[in-house]
Amino acid sequence: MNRTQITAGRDAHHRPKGVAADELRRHNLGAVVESLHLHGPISRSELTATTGLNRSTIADLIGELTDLGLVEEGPAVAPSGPGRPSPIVNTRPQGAVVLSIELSVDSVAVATVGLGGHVYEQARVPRPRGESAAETVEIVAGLAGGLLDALPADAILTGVGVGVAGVTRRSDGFVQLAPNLGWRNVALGEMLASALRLSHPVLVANEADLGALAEYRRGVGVGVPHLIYISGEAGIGAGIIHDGKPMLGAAGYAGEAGHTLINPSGHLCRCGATGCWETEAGESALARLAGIPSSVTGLGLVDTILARANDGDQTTLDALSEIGRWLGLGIGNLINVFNPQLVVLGGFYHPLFTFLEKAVFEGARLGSLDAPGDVADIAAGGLGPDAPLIGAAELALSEVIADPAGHSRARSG
Amino acid sequence: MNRTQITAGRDAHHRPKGVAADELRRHNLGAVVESLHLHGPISRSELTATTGLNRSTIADLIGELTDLGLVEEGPAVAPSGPGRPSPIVNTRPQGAVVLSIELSVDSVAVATVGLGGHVYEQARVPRPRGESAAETVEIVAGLAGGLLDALPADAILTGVGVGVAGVTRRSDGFVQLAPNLGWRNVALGEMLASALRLSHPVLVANEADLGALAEYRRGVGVGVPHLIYISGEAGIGAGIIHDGKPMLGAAGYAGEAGHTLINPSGHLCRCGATGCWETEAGESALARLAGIPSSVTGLGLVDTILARANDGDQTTLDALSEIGRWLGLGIGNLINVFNPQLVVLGGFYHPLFTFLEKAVFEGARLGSLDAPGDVADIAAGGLGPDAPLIGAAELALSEVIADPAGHSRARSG
DNA sequence: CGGCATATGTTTGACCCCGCAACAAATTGC
DNA sequence: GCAATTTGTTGCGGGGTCAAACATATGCCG
Repeated sequence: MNRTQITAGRDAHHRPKGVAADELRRHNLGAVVESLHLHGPISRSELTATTGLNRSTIADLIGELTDLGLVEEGPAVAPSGPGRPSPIVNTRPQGAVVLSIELSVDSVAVATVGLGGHVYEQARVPRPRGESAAETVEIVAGLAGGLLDALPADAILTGVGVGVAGVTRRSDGFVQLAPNLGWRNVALGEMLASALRLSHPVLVANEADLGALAEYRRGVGVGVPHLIYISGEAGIGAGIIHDGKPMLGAAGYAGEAGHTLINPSGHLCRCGATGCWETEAGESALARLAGIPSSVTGLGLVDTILARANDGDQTTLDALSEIGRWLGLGIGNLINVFNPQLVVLGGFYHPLFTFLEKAVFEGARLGSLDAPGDVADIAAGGLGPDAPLIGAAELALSEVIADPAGHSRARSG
Repeated sequence: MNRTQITAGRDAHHRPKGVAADELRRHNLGAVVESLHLHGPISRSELTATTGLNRSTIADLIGELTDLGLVEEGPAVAPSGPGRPSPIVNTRPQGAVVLSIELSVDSVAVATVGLGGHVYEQARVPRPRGESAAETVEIVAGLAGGLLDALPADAILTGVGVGVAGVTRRSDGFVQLAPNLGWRNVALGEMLASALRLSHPVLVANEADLGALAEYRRGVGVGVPHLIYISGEAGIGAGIIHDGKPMLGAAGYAGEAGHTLINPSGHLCRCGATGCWETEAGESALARLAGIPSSVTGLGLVDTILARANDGDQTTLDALSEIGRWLGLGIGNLINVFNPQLVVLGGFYHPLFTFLEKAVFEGARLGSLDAPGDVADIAAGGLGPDAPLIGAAELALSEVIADPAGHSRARSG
């Protein structure tokens, strides 16, 4: 708690901003790009219907976007009835390509992704726990170089997005604390920018937040504007999409659910408290209950558990049921306070979902009120372990969507 | 949990909307009104600076708003240096007056509030626990009639806002469940509309959500875009302001924090679960720990506790310390997941704040991570018991701010 | 006290963006 | 092959904001 800082952070003199005409254009260009990026190709006439804009306006917008190289028109497709066919509009992936990077506890991954979500190439390599930031950055830069060289000649790189398993400051990509990576106060954005030798700004965000974004835009959460993504790795993190937008909180820490108190008579957490959610439902709880030494972590742990569970080992199944129950109880709490439509399980909960499912649902039912509970579903992620990687790409592509023309101008300048 | 409904609620075909020119004008009119409503009078030249709009545009906007009767210009005030003085612009309260109503567990209140937050008059009467919705509505309608008659002749009523201690559906003002009022499935919006004989739509919202809105706009949270309001009455509810906007969740249930699990080895809750936050930190916990019979509730309980605490009664002080600790632990959880700048205590925590303060801070410190904890402060509400009442007025006035011209057109039509 | 510098309200014209209407084009169905 | 239908295209008009020139009100200074 800080009893003085709040006064400084308070911007009592903030007053609402006005909006000029160019903002209008920017918004409408963005609306067209966003529509194509998220929901795929669509005819011009359908575009007029969904945006509510006039035929002539749509024609003008598409003309500008075509000049910018962001969209292209395919052959006209005949509708079911009579009438002049309307050409299909789609994104032009190479018109805006981003480099996305994921720095997880046990692996690092890199991908090149074009507008519309087209993944050109991706690569993932294991990462030893304890590797320093400088080492990790070097490995990532090497991978990234290969992927960038493999891009088509006409591809235009527009940004870099990074997901990292830690607490980050979005403004400059500074990682304040990544306990599971063993990092603290790392200027990750700067380090990556210089290692990659790219002039583009590097957008750094929390892994769980990006997982949420990815599942919302490309995974099981498409069309579900209120969802929570649970990222289970060494700890537990949550990413929240509220009303279609990432919910970050005052300083970007929103969703740090791993250390919420859920069982005061539970186990000691390495954060110093007792009975945090992740001591009852996290990786360490699973190892403890399954009788597996704590030296076995990450993928090794998951593989062991999966093998034993598939063999029908009762101790393992009981352990899964127990952490599933605690996972569900904590999810119930999140359902009460966030009222989501969907809770998506990622990280190591994803491969284990079939074994956790029943207990998770029971726990969530117990732990949530009827009203919000009736609205909420729980599901395994649709993107598997790549969710944060896809999310990092979406983060970087969001810049293009927010200002298609401005972004292209900046690039050519 | 609902495994099928989610598919129906999913609007996979939602595509972004375009924006036409009239939307621009509406936004800019609203920006001017909002600025004046929230931050008070300001000169025209300062308005050009804060909105970023051109001098001539501001002149035009103010001209239209003056014609609408929503703002008025005062005498020009000389700046510090040379130059032509700029006239001060302010809201014209009687140009848009709303009726606000609060239906709490132990009292009901009514107020008439004009644009800019000017409270013309307000009244509050006790409400016996168990009173039916029809009875409460009748009493409220009587109070409201008196206040409306007392308004100045040129006052123009533009809306009605209602805060109720229960789960409500905003679209039509339907109260699904208000356990502490003893109501279930009450068409409160319709009942009030017909009892008041007003043609205006009646906006119904949750009490805690309105408390949050009020403290953000007029209380201790002015200028703090990330805050949580804790409403302690018979139960515990939370209202969340995120990035300056109310956070409601998928169905308006967000902030139902009273029944989050915090102590599995705690007490049985009337919701059926064990160890909910409100069984450890709510009114019933206070009575139980202080050794006061559960028949003493609401204001009676608070008065008794306050009297004994002021006398230095150790049992009472220990009870306050204990529920303060649990309150703080729960607040710590909310700090972790929402990352607010400020947590505002309302309801019965407000009068008891000085006795709870120390334990609440300790609990919150223990229950939250360093990073989000460092950003967050905890404070007693600045509006006392009237917060939800003020919030209901702000809710209704928000309609005028969102579309100043449209609202006036509708009224004269 | 009067002129000058300064800041701001006012007026006019231009530009940008979108909608509308008329026309042209492309397809279906008879 | 012609009518009906739907949609792209073009030109015009209106709403909204901005920029510039002008008018006005004040402080400052000799």
